[in-house]
Amino acid sequence: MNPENITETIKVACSSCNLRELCMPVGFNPEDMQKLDDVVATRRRIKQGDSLFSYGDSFTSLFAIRTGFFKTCVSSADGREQVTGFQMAGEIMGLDGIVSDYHSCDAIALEDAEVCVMPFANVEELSREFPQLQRHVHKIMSREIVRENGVMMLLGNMRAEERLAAFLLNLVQRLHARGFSQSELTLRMSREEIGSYLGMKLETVSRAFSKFSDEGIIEVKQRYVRIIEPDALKKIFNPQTYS
Amino acid sequence: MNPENITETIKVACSSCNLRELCMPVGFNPEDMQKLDDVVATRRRIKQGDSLFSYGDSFTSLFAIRTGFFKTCVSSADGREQVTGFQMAGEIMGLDGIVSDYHSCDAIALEDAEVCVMPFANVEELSREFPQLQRHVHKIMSREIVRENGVMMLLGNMRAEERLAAFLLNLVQRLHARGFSQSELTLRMSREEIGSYLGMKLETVSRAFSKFSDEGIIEVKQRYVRIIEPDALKKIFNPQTYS
DNA sequence: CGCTAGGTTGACTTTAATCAAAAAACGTGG
DNA sequence: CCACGTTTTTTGATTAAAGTCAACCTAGCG
Repeated sequence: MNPENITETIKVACSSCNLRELCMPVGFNPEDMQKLDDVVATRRRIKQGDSLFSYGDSFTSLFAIRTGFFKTCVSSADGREQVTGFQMAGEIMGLDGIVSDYHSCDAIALEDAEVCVMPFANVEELSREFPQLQRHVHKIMSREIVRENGVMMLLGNMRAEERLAAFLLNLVQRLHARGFSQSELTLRMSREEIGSYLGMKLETVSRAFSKFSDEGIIEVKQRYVRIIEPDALKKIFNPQTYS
Repeated sequence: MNPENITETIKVACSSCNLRELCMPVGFNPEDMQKLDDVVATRRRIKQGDSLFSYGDSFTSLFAIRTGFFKTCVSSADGREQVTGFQMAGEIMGLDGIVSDYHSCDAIALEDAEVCVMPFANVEELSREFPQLQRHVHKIMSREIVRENGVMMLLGNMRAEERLAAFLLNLVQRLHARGFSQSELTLRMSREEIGSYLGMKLETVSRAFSKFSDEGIIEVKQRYVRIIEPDALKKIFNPQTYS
């Protein structure tokens, strides 16, 4: 681990966090909320390019993103890398580590980030006390399973342009849920990382961007993207519904 | 639901089930084991070709396979189907339904099957009482996430023959863990279903089988497969480690 | 101001998809 | 048990999509 990743011992209160509705269950009464704060032990800052955890690290905690943007990726023995997801504020990382007590992927910050460290023992203990939290944890894991099912559909059945359209729509939708624009975004990842996630080469990603741009569907300038015709993107992603 | 799928009200005891080590936590004392039996409400038989649950069905229960073989698959709006997994005895299905209370995929029996129906409310209630069961449920979900990460690597980074080699090795390994042969297996799914899972067309699957057969790595006769050179398969799947 | 990493574009190659036909296996009913 | 139609699988020929290789451009940074 990078020595600059100092684990702060400052206590953070979920009860006063504006991301609570994204990473914590809602509808708790004030006194229970107090106890729920115990699930988060510390915060931790991660610099751009540094890893939050790596393949083989022992698993102790889940991480909720407060600020910043991450990628998770797995590597094959011969060095091929597959990005398995991009995570933003309010999303939970580290679920991969539960099954074997070791992490099976790397989580790398794509910009300076801060995460809430939630020791999994705390999560489990409080889950037994609060059915609402228990249900929430189950939903988070189930959501990840369903998300990955969608990625399998993308990788197994879609062509390059459909994948990129789906990717952009998904990103902008998640950003919009966090109060950002519905039509503009700044990509935090390179063409190569997008390509890895979508199962295509960086040149193919670039060509698809250019094609969309030529067709007036989006405006692209490096990592800035503006979606001009969201319906056209949706049609590319899902031809049948929009034909 | 098919009316022939009669839900039996016969009580099944996990404590006496020979699949217990596959789908239930180990190390319980006899009196707790008794309570653990309560997690399974009923058994249900599913005929080959029938679905255990379908996209849109409301989620109430997880299912543990006692006998038989399933595929799970998702469909896009324009009718493209992606097989997201193949499940065999001792494996758990239905986790996709937790997040939204509705199933987001179909589970279809590829041979006559019998499953244990575990109402999720029971699972959650007993999980709060038994940390060991709680941990077990978390591990099952985490394992599914990690498995899907591996499939993403397969679909995103591997070529057709690598995918098929990985698929065969995975299948035979799981069968072997259940007491079957390390080298022989009978496929329960068609070439088309294998292709859907691996993101390739049925013709490509067939050609890859033929190629392995020509090279003397496997013997194929329709759905019967014998692995003659497991190391050659492993080398195809993972060139670096074996070069 | 030049260096470097990331991004774009073009020419060509490779891989797998598509289209098509035939063979093999399977199920059903006579 | 056999003949029939159906489904599944195999194989070949051709096409389409994306990968590879290479050159060049652009932006950001020391």
